[in-house]
Amino acid sequence: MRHMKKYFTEGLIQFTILLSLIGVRVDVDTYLNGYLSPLIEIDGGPSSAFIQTPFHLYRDTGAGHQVHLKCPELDYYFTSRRLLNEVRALGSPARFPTHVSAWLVHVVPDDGSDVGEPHDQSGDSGNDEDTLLNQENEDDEVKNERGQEEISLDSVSQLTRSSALEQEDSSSNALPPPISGLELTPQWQDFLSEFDDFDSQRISDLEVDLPNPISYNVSLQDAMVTRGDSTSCRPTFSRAPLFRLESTNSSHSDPSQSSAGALPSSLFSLMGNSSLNETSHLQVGGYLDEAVFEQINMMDLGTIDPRMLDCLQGDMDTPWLEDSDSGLSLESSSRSPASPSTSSDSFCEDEGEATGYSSEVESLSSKEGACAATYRHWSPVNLNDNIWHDHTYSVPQAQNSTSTGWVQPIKVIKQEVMSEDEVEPEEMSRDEQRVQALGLPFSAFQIVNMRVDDFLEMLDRQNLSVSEVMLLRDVRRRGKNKLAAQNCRKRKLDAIMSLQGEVEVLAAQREALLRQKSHTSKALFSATEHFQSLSRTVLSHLRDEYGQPLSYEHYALQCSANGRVVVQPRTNTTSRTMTGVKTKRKKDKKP
DNA sequence: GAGGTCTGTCATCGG
DNA sequence: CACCGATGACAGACC
Repeated sequence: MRHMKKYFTEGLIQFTILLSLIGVRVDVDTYLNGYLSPLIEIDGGPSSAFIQTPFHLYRDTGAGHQVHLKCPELDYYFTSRRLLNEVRALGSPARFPTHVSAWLVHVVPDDGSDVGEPHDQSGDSGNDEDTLLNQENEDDEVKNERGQEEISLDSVSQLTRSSALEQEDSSSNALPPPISGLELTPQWQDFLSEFDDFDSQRISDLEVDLPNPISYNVSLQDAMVTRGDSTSCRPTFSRAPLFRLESTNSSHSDPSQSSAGALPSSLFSLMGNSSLNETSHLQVGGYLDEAVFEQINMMDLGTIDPRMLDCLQGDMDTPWLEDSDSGLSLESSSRSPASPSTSSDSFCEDEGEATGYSSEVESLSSKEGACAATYRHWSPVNLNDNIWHDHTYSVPQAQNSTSTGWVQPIKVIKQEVMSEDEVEPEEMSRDEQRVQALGLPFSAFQIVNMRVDDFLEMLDRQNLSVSEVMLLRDVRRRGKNKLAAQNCRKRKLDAIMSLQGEVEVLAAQREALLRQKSHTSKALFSATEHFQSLSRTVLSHLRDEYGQPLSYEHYALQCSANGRVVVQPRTNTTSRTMTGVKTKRKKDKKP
């Protein structure tokens, strides 16, 4: 009986899941009376995330965390955490197998037992076969004891009444066996096997939609090493601890050494294009990759290189997951991991400003010698630091350069800036012309980018009039605002590109879900037809008290929570039929 | 010449 | 309070 209960309960669960997939709300929780309470999550619960996942709702929640709008790294992180939790939630054996199961099936069983694939439907089918055999044996025993194959309507009604009682008290074993197993076991097995086939089809179908599923059995270490060159840049970070170290300590590092050392050639492309690659981060597979690998790392520390673990942990702790105070949250967090408050020698971070114009920064460096005679206290630029701490988007050359050639574009810029002094006055900016008209030994760019203390000191030393001071302040303000506008526009474009990528990913997911829904509907229709056919066959073998076969229009087979299959009158004719039966019985008893 | 894009600038807000 | 960054809005240049 226990096997039958398990057998029909699983069939009922799968049938209920099929109904839920096409939108039919089936409250099996009350029907099962707590037998498998997690099923209540099928409708709107965590396990429904892969049926119809409202990703836009998770965007700002991130497992309860408020994600800063301008910090896609946080969004990325919390989404990874959320998906990881969903993967964890799939550990319940009663859950419907989703495509995430494909990420977990590479667990190698120890001794060939059924430990390896708890969600695999093939394993369940094997159990179902055993259950079916046991069920057959029990039914044969029943048949031998009774010596008859037909069950009278009285026994049917008795089963009908007793089934309700058995739902409340499943321990009661005094009831006769159900009537379902009468020479129909192969058919029922075939019928229920359709669900198994359907499940396997769904899994295979969903695996196709996975961006980068791990369909092969690999070790975690191999998986981490081999997938780092894909779309996501952060695993690449974790693979290069030296790079991360350089990035973290960039405020005090010697860029010349870094350029001459083993700096990865992808440094600038990674740092500069981090937001541009956000579309790739939006891939669900990317989320799952990092989240799953992170979690598996935490579970299996002994088999992983400790350095890799340090890198992984460091990625989770590095400041790029935290929004910076500068407000340049979209890019500054990844470009300048060092805290601005701790780096006073950096040009871009001297004043906590997100200044740009690396080309002009280089020009300052080149002009520094000429200006030092008149303004020695001002050491405006450390070129290398500027490269490392550039908060702006205005260094595309550096971003695309290699480790050996990243200085080359700067030389070109330097040449361009060097020729800036030789350009015609009409080609200079208005502010530049005004500054030159004052006869000051500074360019407008120098005025814009010098430290505020130096700027105020310069205003005091130059014995300028009020109008000239106002002019220089305006020049400085306009220059800084120009840089801010450039950053703002670049940031806006990156956000638009990121959203476009997100739209593409969501559209692909929608198409996959539509295909899944269509496939599910077809399978459900087929299963329903088969179920009806089997029901007709079963009912045709049953006889009422008058020896007439049960009509399919008036009776139906129902699976109870304890695994019994009972014959019940249909709802619309229940009262009439039952009252009719009772009346007949009373009339029969009277004489 | 109209429309779109890019860029600089101003005003404003919040840190 | 001064300064600064971010950003919307506007205008001019350019294609």
